[in-house]
Amino acid sequence: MSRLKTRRNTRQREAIVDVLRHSRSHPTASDVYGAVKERLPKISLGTVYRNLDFLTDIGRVRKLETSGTEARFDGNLDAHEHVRCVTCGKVDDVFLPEEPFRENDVDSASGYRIIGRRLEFVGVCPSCQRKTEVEEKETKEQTTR
Amino acid sequence: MSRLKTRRNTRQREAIVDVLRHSRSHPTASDVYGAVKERLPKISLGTVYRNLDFLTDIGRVRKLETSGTEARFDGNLDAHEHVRCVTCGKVDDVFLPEEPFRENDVDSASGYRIIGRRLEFVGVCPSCQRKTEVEEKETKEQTTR
DNA sequence: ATGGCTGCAAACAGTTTGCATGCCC
DNA sequence: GGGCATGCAAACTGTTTGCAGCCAT
Repeated sequence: MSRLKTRRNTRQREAIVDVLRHSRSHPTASDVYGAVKERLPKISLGTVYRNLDFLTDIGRVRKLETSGTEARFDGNLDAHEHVRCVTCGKVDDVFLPEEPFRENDVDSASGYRIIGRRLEFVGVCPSCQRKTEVEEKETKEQTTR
Repeated sequence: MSRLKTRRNTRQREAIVDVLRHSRSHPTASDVYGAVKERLPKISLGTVYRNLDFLTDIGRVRKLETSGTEARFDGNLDAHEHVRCVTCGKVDDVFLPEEPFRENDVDSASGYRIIGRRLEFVGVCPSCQRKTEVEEKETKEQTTR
């Protein structure tokens, strides 16, 4: 008979879960690595990746495969969406008033068995908006000068 | 005075646009490379990347990206969504009956200036469903044996 | 004590980039 | 002819993996 793999609670794994749970910033794997390293200086990046994978598999964290290059992780499992700043890459939470659509709205002609969806908004965060304004002002001043 | 860069119509660029326009399969950069290479055997992968970038910038093609996977490109600009097979990576078109939500549904508390959204469904394509069924059947037979 | 997990480092895949040359406008 | 675009190859980034030793159960 096949037996489930027994999973262990290593200090590394616990530390990673802890970092994720107390973070609001949707850290990347290397952000997590940096944070955990303060507690466990010998931890390796490989271990971080392996655990983030594992935790995603068992549904303990959400992996946000955003449009950027690096994947980001979220310890908050409550239903919510994300906005990503095109300029600086920052990711924030977004709460929609209601579920925008159901998965079975997806035209069944495709024949796919739908198991989920990825939704992400793209925009410019407040701080990058300010920077752009300043730059535009400067450019204008130069042309009029 | 700043002048717009004059853009050129090189044979490479035209060939790439052409491949994208006649493809229904949402090719990856290296798919495009392979296809264009039949016409222009000396084209380099770097050129393909540079042009796909450029074409995305000017809005001539859509780039479908998910972190961790290869980006795919779509020459069809009509409003539609995509399903991606978790098993084989294939991407197909999905046509929703109506626009699922408006961008200003996004809670304005975030302060972001929203400029777009990315939506992608995730599932198992028909051919991978069949493969899974076969595997499960085999496993079952083994246990009962 | 057993075998899942770790640290380390090397390997990988996809993509980007520097440079000399080519060719479109 | 000027300068954007190309071909080539090397470099980079994020992620994965093989292996020997470690440690939670």
